[in-house]
Amino acid sequence: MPAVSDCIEMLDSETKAVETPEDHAEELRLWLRLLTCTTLIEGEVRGRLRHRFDVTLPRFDLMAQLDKAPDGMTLSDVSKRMMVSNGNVTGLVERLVESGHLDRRTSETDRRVQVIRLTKLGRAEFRKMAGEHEAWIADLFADLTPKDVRELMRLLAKTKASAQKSAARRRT
Amino acid sequence: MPAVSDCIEMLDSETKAVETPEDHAEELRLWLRLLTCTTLIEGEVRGRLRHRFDVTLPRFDLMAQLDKAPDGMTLSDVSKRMMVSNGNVTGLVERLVESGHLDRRTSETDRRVQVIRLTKLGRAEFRKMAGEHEAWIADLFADLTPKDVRELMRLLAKTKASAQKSAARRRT
DNA sequence: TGGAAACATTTTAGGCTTAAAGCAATTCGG
DNA sequence: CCGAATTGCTTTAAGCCTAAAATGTTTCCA
Repeated sequence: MPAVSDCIEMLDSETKAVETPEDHAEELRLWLRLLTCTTLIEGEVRGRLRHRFDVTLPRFDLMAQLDKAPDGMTLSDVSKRMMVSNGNVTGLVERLVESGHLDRRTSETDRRVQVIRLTKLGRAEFRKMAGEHEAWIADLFADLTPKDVRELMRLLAKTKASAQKSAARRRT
Repeated sequence: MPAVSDCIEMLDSETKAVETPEDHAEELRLWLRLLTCTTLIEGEVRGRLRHRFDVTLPRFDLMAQLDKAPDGMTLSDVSKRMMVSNGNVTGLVERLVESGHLDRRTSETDRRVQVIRLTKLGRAEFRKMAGEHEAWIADLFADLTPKDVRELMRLLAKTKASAQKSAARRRT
């Protein structure tokens, strides 16, 4: 609650609330901290993937999506899951097909649709990377207690829901 | 704690711990959720900046750093603060000088150093954007209570410290 | 004082990313 | 059935981003 001295400035001569630019510095600080954490961890993971396996993070992410879908995915699916643009996926897939990690074929039932899968090579390489990747993440979060982890999960779920609601509000 | 039946598998014949790939699925899920939240909010802010002010997020971020430093910053300072590469800043600054938002000059005392500042135009435009930006962030986090915000700040601070420690460990 | 090391920045090469426009295939409503 | 919207994907233009090498400057110290 604002101090009385501050409140006074927020009331006009007839004691009604005045249009005051509200203070949202706390939310702003929270956003910057969230961004810092993500950037820090993402950069660390990116570097380790490059040094250890000579692979980029986007390629790894795409392979991770496909590893969970043995029957393959369409490019649209991938695009939604990874929250990146369609065109981005096109190029990423192109390079991964080129390097032999992905198999791409046109759907038999809908000729607009491209279905992509991990090749044997792609799956083998991904599994190798995924094991170390999980250990890196565990190490990066090592100082958090199981309770911290649960609590963060809960609060981030709430954050995600809030942001999605806000985004939907704007789109109307 | 693992169930007894699981523990049995983790002990060898002489009752010593066996090398077992530990389960860090929870940390992995936490990392993915953290990334999702950030990507979601970042994308929303990026789109709003573009539609409302026709400015990119990296340009806005750079101007935000400079707004806090009336005496200017060196490119290295900016690079560290924004957690991006040096070369990235060079190009970003180039475009912002070109558009008249930034002023760049070589330091008098050290000819290696470039000092950049917001121009009058740059500062005016930034202030205009910053006001709306703060409101967007407040709206995106609107469903979090003040207590949620405090708790998230605390846990993210702990996360950041943990990740920095892990990164430092690796660099040794 | 004369290099060697450290530092600040730029350049380079390659890849990532987006928004928007374009193209083909499918679906839907009259 | 047929045209209009929708869908899935690719292309385009521009900008972002990184790692590593290159360039010029300063500092350190033997």
